[in-house]
Amino acid sequence: MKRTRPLKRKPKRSEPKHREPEAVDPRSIDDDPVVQGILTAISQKRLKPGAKLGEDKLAAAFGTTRIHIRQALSHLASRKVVMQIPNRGAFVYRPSWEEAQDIFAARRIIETAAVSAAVDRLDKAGKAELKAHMEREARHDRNDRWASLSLTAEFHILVAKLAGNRVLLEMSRELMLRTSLAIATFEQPGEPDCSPDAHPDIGALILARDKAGAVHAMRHHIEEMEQRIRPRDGEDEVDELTAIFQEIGARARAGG
Amino acid sequence: MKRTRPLKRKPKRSEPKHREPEAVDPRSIDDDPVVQGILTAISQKRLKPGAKLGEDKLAAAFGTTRIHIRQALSHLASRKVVMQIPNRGAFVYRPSWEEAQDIFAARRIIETAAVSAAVDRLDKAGKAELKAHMEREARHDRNDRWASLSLTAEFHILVAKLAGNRVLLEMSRELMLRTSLAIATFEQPGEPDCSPDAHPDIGALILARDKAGAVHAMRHHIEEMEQRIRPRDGEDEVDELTAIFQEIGARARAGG
DNA sequence: GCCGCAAATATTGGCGCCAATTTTGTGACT
DNA sequence: AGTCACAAAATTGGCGCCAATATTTGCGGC
Repeated sequence: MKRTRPLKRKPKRSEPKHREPEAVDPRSIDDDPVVQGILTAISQKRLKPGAKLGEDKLAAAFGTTRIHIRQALSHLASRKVVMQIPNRGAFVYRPSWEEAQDIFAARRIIETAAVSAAVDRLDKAGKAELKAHMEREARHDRNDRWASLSLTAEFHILVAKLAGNRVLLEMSRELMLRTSLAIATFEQPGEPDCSPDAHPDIGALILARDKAGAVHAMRHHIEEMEQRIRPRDGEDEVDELTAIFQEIGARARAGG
Repeated sequence: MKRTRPLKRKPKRSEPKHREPEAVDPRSIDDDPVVQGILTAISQKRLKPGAKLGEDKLAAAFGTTRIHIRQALSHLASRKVVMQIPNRGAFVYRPSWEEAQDIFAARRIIETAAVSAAVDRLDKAGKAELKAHMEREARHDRNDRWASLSLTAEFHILVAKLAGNRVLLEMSRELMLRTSLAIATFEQPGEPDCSPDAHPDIGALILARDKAGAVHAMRHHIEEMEQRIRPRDGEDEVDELTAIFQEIGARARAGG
């Protein structure tokens, strides 16, 4: 790479004409099974915020090598889904209380705009998709917690899809995930992420092309979600085991 | 990690109590000099969409090893600033025409919301920051193209900052960069990214707490930007060098 | 002289190994 | 008994090497 000779009439390579990268396999790292696995595990709340994601463990679990794991974790860290700390490892991202509020505020902005656009450009195919989803959500098994979580997330994604803006769709996906983390971090135990009745209402309003109504319903729905979380004061530093053992101790004292 | 033995009274390690990763150096990969270098090179349009980012070249240029380059490129690929193609390498991302339009639409949504929030929560410090930036932008050297580009980008970032939502700020940063790429891909040569007079107007309206006016001005400003780009039909496949040499040939014919 | 095929070259991808750092466990000392 | 210091183990970080793939160059045939 060093240009020792100042001039050379015939350079070995005449201005390397790198071909433009059109028409090539656009497969992204998002399709990586490790990324997908961690993502669904998080959105289904099988991985809690703060959980350690050891490279060797994951490599063994996914039956692959540490390099793929590193790539996947780096990608997820770029998307703020995991947090990487030098020489310490990767952890499921745990948003701060302020960040959680910012996430909900961003969703309010983006998803109301998405609903509005979805109503504007709703067509035959869109109506069909929406109806199909609403039916699936109506008759799903409410006892299957993991399926429920997946379905409720899919509704919001579907609305973003109907808006017809891929950039907005990516942002919605990212915000959905970060919402999962925010809720998992600050939720009161036992409550669902979405109130179960809100989605049919919003869907019906979209199908009726009631733009103002649908936007209002979506905003209300998100505000309702936001009101379900509460800041945990001070307790942040206490690690999970302490809380567990405190509870066990209290139960033991009460029971005997 | 295989649990061959069903029960073990004293496991070698008693439930590894990994400490929660609080209070640790939150330095991100965004601070990496390679990432920053490529980012500023792109936002200053010294790197054009489609440009090849060879790992060895970059490693030599930045005086580091290939591993750091790979990490930086992976991160930038996660943020859709570069495009990585297996076994081909990394290229500066070139958005499609549809994606470019989606980016502007997303900016319309997010930045109007940001302006609105900025007006709402404008305080003494915010006013000072805004005034300071407007002065800098007013008396900057208009012939220094690179400084101009940096300053105009900073205005939009500042507005997002004043909105007080970090998530929205990140999104704005990302959209700014992708706008640079969209404009660089589809611009008519020679035109600036932002119309030079729009920023003082918007800034003044924010300072006057005229929310509706500021929002309208920002929306208009972004729409104006959007109208400066045009789809290029067919020409996409033509090699850059071909275009350059065609121009040189035409100039030679005209000159002699 | 031009096109197609094949060797050569350059570039990226991946694995193993070892260094650096952190975390855990043990023991001595106050 | 508690705390500090030190050593051992585990985990992440990084470098060099080699394989896999793409691109360029060179050659021969048409």
